[in-house]
Amino acid sequence: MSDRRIAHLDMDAFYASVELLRYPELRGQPLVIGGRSVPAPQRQADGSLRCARLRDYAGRGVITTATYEARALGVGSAMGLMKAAQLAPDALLLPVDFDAYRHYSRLFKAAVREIVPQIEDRGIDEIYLDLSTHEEDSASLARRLKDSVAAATGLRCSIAIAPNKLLAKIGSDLDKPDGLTLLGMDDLPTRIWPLPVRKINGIGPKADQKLATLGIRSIGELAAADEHWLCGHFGQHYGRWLHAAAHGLDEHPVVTHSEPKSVSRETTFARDLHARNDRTELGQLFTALCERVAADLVRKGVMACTIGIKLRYADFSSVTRDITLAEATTDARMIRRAAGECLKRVPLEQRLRLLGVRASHLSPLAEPMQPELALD
DNA sequence: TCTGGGGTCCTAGGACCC
DNA sequence: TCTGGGGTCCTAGGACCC
Repeated sequence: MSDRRIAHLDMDAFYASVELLRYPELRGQPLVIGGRSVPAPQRQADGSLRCARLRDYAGRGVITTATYEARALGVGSAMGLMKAAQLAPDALLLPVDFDAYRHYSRLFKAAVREIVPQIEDRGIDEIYLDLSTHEEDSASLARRLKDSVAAATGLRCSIAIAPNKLLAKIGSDLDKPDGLTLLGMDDLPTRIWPLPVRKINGIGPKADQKLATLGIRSIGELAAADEHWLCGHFGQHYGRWLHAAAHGLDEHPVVTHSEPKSVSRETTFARDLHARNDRTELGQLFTALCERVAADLVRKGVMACTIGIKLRYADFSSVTRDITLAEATTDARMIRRAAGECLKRVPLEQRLRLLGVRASHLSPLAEPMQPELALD
């Protein structure tokens, strides 16, 4: 696997940017997307737009996307809306519209496929590409991809091209928004090592915190750490990976096809519920979740052998239970029965904040009329 | 002022089999 | 009459990502 050229393409402030296509007059203002039951903007008789503000919001929910103007006020993705309202009370607040984002996601991916047919999907707003077999030089290829995405969607993205996925991912974040970054191994000391370790995809809040207590904050400091010492603190597997990542090493291929491993639905209640006092309401929600999981399985053409539940308590601690069935199913009542068995094995004294149902150990849904599959 | 919903991957112990 | 090591499956929890 020598001399690869890998691109990472990431849409800029994706959800918010899609909303700005609809409401161009909001451009330039701090704007966040998120929350539950946020009113959609209303067009007034005089043509002006009436839009909710963060200060008007009460209840649970987090920010899914913030524009760069909003980020400048200290709010960002995954932040609770009530906290965000403290920091930026006047920021505009729009509800999430997944259908619209999925539409633009398909558009930008189709535009990219016209140039590079094989893409690895990394969710709704980012992809990896393997450009190794392309003749064109990296700068003009990246330029062409960006122009093509902009022409198809009216949206901007950031692209990096690097020797592997790890560096491409870090790179696409270096010059956001509207970035075009080319990285080689010789850029490591100057462009990568000064960055905080958190910029490495796979180092999250916990590892970041632990590294900090060990005196390691930058990727360069991580690169300078002894591999065996890292393994001592983080285990063989993660220790070795940390060491390699800090040296910009990553051999993961771009994967253009994968089968789903699990299907799940969960919901956080508007208020915490009690298993006994709110039994009816919980039972209905539980059944509805099972029905949605069943429908998702059929839609994806798979059946599940293992059914599980997830509970989050009022104190935010959570538990999971699962059970493996004698045979795979897509049936909502079977799922509900199995999930009900799981529920019996869980403590229910504390109030509940979230309930989820999960199906895993998936296998292709057998086509009923295929004789060769029906044998034996 | 508490922190969404959809996923993947890893770890670790115990059961069970050879 | 007490004892091994490997492999796989099941279950629970947790880190991490978008």
